[in-house]
Amino acid sequence: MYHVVEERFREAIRRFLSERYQLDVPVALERPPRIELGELATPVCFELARRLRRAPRQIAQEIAAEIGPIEAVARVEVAGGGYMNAFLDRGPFLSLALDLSRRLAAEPPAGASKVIVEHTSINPNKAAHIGHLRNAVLGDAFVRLEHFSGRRVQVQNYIDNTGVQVADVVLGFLRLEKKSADEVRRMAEEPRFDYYCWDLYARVTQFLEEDKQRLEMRAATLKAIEEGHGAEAEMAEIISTAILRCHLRTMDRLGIRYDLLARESDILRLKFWEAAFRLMVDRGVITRAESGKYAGCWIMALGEAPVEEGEEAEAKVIVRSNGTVTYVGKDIAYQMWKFGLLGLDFHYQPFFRYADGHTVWTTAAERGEPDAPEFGHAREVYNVIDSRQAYLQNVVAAALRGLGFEDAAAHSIHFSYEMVALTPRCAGELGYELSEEDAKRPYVEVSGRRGFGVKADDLLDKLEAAARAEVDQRHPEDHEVTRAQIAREIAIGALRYFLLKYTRNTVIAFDFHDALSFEGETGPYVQYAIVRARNIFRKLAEQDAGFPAGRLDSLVSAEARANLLSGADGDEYWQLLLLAASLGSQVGAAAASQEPAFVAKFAFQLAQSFNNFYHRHHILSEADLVKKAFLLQLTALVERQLVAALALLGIDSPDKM
RNA sequence: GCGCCUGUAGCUCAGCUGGAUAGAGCGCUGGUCUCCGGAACCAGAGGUCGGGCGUUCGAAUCGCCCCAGGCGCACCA
Repeated sequence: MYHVVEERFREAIRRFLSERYQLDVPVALERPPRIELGELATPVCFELARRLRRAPRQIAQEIAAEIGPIEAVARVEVAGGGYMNAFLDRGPFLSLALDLSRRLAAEPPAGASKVIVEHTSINPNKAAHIGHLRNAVLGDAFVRLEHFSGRRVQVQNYIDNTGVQVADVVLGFLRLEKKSADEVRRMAEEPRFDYYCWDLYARVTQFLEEDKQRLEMRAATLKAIEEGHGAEAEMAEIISTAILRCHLRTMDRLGIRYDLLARESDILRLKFWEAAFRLMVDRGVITRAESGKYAGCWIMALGEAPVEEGEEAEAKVIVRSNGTVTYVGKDIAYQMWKFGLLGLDFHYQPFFRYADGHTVWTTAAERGEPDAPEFGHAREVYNVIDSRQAYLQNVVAAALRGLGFEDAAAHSIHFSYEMVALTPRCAGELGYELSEEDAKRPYVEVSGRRGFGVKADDLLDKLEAAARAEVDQRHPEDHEVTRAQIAREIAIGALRYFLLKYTRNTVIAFDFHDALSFEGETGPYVQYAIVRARNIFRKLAEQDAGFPAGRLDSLVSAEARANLLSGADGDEYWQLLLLAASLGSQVGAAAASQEPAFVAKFAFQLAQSFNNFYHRHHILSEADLVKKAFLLQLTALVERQLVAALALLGIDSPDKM
């Protein structure tokens, strides 16, 4: 609601400046520091002062006096050295805000452009850890933001089922464990198979480091998997699919779902790479190096040609001298497919059905389901990948540009974020021995390869147990199933909020103490504010069944509303209302900058304001019926906005906790 | 060596395209509660916004130079 008025004010000033002074300057808007200064402010007169060679305050006075009425704006005043502050019509603002808050987010319009968001994409060879959770939670929140903003979104999870990481675990089963494919198949049915592989993967890493000769075993395993033959390929398929199911289960605990699982093996089988390769050769994007350190490789030139003789140009190897394709090469082909630029498509089969009926599809190399949805053909692609891969993402975009797909390159967006590390203290609690040097650092990097990190399911279990203990204490009378459900919602609220409150380019130094906290700036704090608001309405219904809680609007006349908003506590109500009504602009900013943390921040601030309001006004004992209804209106508005904000973060709002 | 990112209160972090006395959580100190649930509320202490120069009417925010950290720069992914 706030952003609507914001635009009106901006437009009115812009038009006035253009008509009166024939000037076209951008009108910056901001929030005044104190409510006595109004709700909207612009420092534009400082800019005008330079152009018109007059004092800013004088210009501001002129504009304020002559600009005339603006809808929803009660008056414009001059303040400070030349600020123009707008004061809104409070009463009408409330009715509009209430109306808007009751409207549900619309389905995307028919012609809405399609957005693909790729996230999670965990190597299917071990359990998911805390770093993977940040990726999935950020990606999922962004998907929700896009959906809320009226975009058609498709969520993809890339499955690297033919890469070295899977190869390492295959090697572990074959060489270290001496298992057959059938034995692995049986083991893969165990629920904690991903945990088993987590440890095995770390053992294999050590095994390979002990003797560099053993790296040849890995190369041979990888080759067999890529070509799809032998016990290696069979095992890779069993392992990667089983672990993928573990990952889907883990993410489902958090309410994170996918539309398509894009498997690397299918990209290979369907020869996506060959098509991309031909195109890149034809258009000169990659060339074969005949000499130098890249002799025999197909390389893509990056940056400028070398200045001095004998200096190698900056380049990225796309095809190795032994003929195998690098990861980036495959990624280029995949990215082209996402935009529908490859001229090839996968087959599709249903892979898994969630409890609510939603189906995740998987790519397939052969037979597909004829009535599968359409995948790919995106207008815009967001790849949620940590910032360490920025270089490779740039290579992919550069390849698209080189191929002449300027538009696709411009809409290939690296949704980048920093890693989750562990505080040295946390690493110690987990029983890892740190070097003296590491112990002094602010954080230490997790490493799946070394089996060093916090597993996602362990963390979720811990959070649920902690939440459960609190719930048991508060609601011993409730049924076991109810308590478990509430504890789950709180645990997820705490975890998702914790991962989303930091802006993307902040390294999260993970610590159990902070992550397990339910107080202060946390998800449960916001959930609790909602519970309080709902309790008021529940209690109201119990105490006074005749109270027309469903028709509050009819109890508070426009005049009463205006009086209450300008009366003794008017500013206080007004600030709460204003904040609640700014959900839309906050979400807009979050979506535009791909920063879900803005929504988290907003939710917390609103919850904080509401808790303060709750503390100061005892609504149910309010004797003045009109005022009571008005306070209930405010409460209902805040509750709806908080629920909406949390929903965008993927957090549920319990009725009690 | 080259590139990208970061440096704001004791700790962890916000601070949008430069704007009015720099904010929050945690921790610390003190207070609130015959209450719609204290997973709460209020108050206080605590900051040369890493340093310097510059641009500007105005700089935590923009530019340059230092200092200190992190991450990239594989015929790994």
